[in-house]
Amino acid sequence: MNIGTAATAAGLPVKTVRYYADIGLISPSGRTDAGYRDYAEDEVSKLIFVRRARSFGFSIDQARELLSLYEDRNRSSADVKAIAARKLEDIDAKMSELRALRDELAHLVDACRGDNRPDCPIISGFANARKDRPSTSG
Amino acid sequence: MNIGTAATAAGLPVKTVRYYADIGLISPSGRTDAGYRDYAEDEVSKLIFVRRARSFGFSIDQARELLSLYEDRNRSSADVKAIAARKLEDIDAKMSELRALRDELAHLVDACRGDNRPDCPIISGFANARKDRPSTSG
DNA sequence: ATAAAGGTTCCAGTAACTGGAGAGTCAACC
DNA sequence: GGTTGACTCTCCAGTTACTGGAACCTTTAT
Repeated sequence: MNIGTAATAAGLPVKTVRYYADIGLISPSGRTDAGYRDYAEDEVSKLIFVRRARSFGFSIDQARELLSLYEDRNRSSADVKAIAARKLEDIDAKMSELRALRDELAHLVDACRGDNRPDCPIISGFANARKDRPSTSG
Repeated sequence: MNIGTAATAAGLPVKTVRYYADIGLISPSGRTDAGYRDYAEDEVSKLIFVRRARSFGFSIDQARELLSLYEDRNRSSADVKAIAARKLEDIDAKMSELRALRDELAHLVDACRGDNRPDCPIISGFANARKDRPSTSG
């Protein structure tokens, strides 16, 4: 399929898909006679996966590492399992951070009456914000 | 408190905190005689909040909008509530995307035996990846 | 007094896109 | 078969959000 179709299917801008091909992250399986990039279903799945990973702050290099699980199907599965497990921890950490962010905002929405009364107690939502480690997962 | 203390408390690099001050996202309440930035607890809370927001792909401008809820305590709370509610939807969407990503990886970890058997069924994890909307929340 | 640690500004570089020019390709319609 | 319009190509410049480093100043500990 053409890049536009693949991009739409993956929920990414065409520009980004082309960029991912340029940097060798996800390359189309082939080209048409006219030189159009030709994407397979498989690659669309990878694009979706990368979009998700990226949208949670995983770097391109981390995404590449995650994708390598997919690519290097010949590496030992113990190896795969170890890498994936490590990433899972990263994701779980992100999960609880996201929940914290959500709670802060939910508190805000909840605490504000929605009428025109000013001085909405947002500050307490912030004040309750716990300090967590940054996601310097490498 | 000094920038280093604030940065550590917020889980951000000093450079980033300085950058946030430069672009007027979160400015320190004052300066010492020597010209050192002086941060209050309040600002550390904001830094934490922004760190979280950023780590989930919210742009600086979106973070600014979220912070404005905090800053503009005099705006009508109906207004505040509307903005926050919209952001909450964004976060909920991110939440389910993150869960999807997690599930894909968990499936992988689970399905791989952890022994040296190659050809770990990662592909199915990817193939199951559902297409979702990108987070073009604006 | 002096060294180490941490602060300042400024400027250049990086990561990951993003927009636009200029040109070729494809599907549809007259 | 010609034309229109949407889509694609490459290349290159610009943007966002940092990030590293130089050159210099301040604070703290010895």
